[in-house]
Amino acid sequence: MKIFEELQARGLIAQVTNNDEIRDLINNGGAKFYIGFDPTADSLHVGHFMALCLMKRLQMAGNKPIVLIGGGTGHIGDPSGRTDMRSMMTKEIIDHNCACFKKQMERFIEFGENKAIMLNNADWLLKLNYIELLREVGACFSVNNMLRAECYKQRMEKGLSFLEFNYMIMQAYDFYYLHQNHDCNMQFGGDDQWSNMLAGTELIRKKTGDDAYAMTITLLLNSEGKKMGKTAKGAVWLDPQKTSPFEFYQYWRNVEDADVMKCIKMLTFIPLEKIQEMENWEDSRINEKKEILAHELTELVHGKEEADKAQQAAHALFSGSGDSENIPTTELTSADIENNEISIITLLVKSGLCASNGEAKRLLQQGGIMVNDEQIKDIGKKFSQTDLETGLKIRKGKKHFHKIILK
RNA sequence: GGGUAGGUGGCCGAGUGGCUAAAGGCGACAGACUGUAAAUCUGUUCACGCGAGUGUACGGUGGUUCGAAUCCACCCCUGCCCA
Repeated sequence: MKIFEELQARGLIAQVTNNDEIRDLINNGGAKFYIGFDPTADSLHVGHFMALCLMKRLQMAGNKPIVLIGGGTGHIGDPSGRTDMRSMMTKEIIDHNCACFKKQMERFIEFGENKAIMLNNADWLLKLNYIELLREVGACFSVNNMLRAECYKQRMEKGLSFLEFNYMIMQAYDFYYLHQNHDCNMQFGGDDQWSNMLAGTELIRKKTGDDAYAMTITLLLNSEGKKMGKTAKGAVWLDPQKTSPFEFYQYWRNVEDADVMKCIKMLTFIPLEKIQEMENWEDSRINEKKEILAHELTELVHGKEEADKAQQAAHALFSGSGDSENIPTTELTSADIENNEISIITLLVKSGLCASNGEAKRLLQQGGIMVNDEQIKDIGKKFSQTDLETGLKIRKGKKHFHKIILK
């Protein structure tokens, strides 16, 4: 099975401009393609991860990837599919985020001669001259058509600034620039990028008469139609400082039944034959699928060692076997202890399990807190220094565990 | 520039002088049931305090009032219509 067919089988392809041409191009390793990443935060998230995996798959099939960091487009902010305006970032933040992206990406993609290259559109966008640009590319765009673009639909009700309206033109210009200077003939991106990507292929056609292609990746939605990779607290990050490997593992271990197979197909590198086989696993084996999913992804992002640790910790906590050494831990020092004791409420807040004393009290009163497998309902409960030295295992609800040790 | 409708807790949205820490919904958290799933039911959901209570909060700054999310002035922001 060739790469295009594999991507299709995994459900990764959402839309393509020219099905047959793209298939031939990537199956024969003839594509020099780019994916853009705007530095909207100081870490990559699951959406980026999917794009990077796609890059890797295509690279393995002999195609040449260009990673484009949006140091320039980050100054504008992509309004596609959003209901609200992005807050503007300062140049310093953008630069910082770009540096963070770069570091993380090097784990996934091989850069170097005849391998992938990384570019930053700040290098050409920031020095554009307004009038020149208007004459050179502005003339190629029809405002009438732009206003009809799907990606602006929600914004037509809530308002769209001229700044953001120009995002599409900048992205189109990137594609054109890469086509002219780096022989780039294809662009990939999330499905929400479709309008922007089409703008690029059209600009290239108008300016040069050349054909360029675009393909979008299916957005990873759960069975309720919501974007996956998001929690109430925000995105699931790839940076272990922001989302620990254990939390990362748990996120995927807890996906809904209805979504497991989709995630396995779209996110892992497990061969399709094996996936086919897993389709038939039912009942208790559904949990086995979830473990495989969680372990695979944690391994891809954080390495095998971290994935094993996360899995062991999960086993220790949920099935009572295995090593509990690797669960999230807070270290306290003697400075945190007063009169040789510390209250349960302080512990809950210090460990980050609760945001405030009030929340800690509520949880205790509702019976949601266990310490060393014993339910605590007394909000005045205190632990002695000796308790701490032995180590405390706090459990909040069913799924949140935390260890406290004294340093 | 003119007209007009708005800006309320994580989000949506009610509230038009004291009974309002602010209805209702969503989300989130906990409990029950389960498979670390879904669905369902119950409770909770600004901070501090064991509590009575205190503090902070309805775009911003001032003002009126014993008392303001609610009235007044100015300012900022957004939608729509006209130019």
